[in-house]
Amino acid sequence: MTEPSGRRERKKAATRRKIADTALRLFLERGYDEVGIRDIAAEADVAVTTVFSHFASKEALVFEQDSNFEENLRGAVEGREPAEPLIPALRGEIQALVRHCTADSVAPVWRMIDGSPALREYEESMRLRHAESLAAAMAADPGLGRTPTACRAIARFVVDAYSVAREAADPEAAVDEVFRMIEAAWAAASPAVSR
Amino acid sequence: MTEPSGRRERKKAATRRKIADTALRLFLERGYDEVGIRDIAAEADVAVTTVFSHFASKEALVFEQDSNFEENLRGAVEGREPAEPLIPALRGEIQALVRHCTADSVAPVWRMIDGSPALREYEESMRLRHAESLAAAMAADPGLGRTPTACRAIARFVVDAYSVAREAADPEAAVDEVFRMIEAAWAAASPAVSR
DNA sequence: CGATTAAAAGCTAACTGTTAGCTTTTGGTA
DNA sequence: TACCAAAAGCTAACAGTTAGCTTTTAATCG
Repeated sequence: MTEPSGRRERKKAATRRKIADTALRLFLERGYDEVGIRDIAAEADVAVTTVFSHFASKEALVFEQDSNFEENLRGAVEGREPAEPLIPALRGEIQALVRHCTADSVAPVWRMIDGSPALREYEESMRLRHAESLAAAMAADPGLGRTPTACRAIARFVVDAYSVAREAADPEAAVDEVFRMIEAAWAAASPAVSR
Repeated sequence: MTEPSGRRERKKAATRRKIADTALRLFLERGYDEVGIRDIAAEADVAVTTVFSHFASKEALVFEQDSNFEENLRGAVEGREPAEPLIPALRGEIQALVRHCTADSVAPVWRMIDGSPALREYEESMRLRHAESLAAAMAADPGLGRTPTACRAIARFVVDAYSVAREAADPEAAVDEVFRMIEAAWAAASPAVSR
């Protein structure tokens, strides 16, 4: 009931990392579709059920290392200076996330994701959950003065910016371009503008 | 090699409809997750492989009757009067689609969809394909004068409007609200505004 | 220390959507 | 009539995922 001294948690984390690392290595070596869960379990020397006790699905293994999108976006809303405007804060965060996922060091992973319909679909569905979480954070800030519907819309637009930018020739320029549009949409959602 | 007299096509269509009808009935009776493909095949008196030769997946059985979202949106872009502005045309189309799916006659189906994570995920992923198709139609219209990135962003925003409206208390009002934002975003994407 | 507890990992066996490979039926055509 | 190709069927399997139960092991307590 008291504080665990940590060995258990360390071992658990080690198992988790071993599984994720093994999976990613195999995926990159042979291709996502060519590697089965049973292959991963065997190579990581764990049982299949252990894989699923750490990861909810095969796809989740790939996005394990994904810097946490959701928390960063929430943080950009909740942790900003009193007078700091919302949209530029979100733009900065999306810009950082786009830069992070276009870095050379993770390029092979993203090439793999782009090459697999299952992974693309999983990612979009994940981003949608992130958008809902972002919308909730925005709706919880009374200083913004927008309707819940407007918050949900803008939250989706922000996630769209990420997706559109990722497949654009110049991702960072695309983020700026889409955010000029989002800025205008946000202004139009102001109560003062609605009549 | 010449014109088939039609019996074959009629029989094929009949099989398809029988499968879709049986599936929908079972889903509504017992719940989506409680009905397996093997159940549907048995009840429709066809082989499992026949089900999959007509429908790509279990989820696709549910969206069979969905009025074709994709074509309607493309049509709103391609088939409008020379001087008719784009965004209001799209708003009208989305308005019609939202009205259609909130009608009482299809309410149980949408309640089922909303109750199943698998179906919600499938729908969003389907809408995303629709958005890509819409973006292509927009990008193909030289009169619009917007970048491909802006077209992709607006296409996603339009599909977002549909999704946000569907879960709003007053769906039709939500469509109008989100489209005021989209109108502003579209204006901000005009080359004249970019500097 | 030794006994105990609960988390973590393991094993087996299944279930479910989906597909491959091959055979049979059947509508349309020469 | 004979033939072709589309449609449907059958069997068996594969892959992701889960349920149920047992074994191991880190942490706690008498």
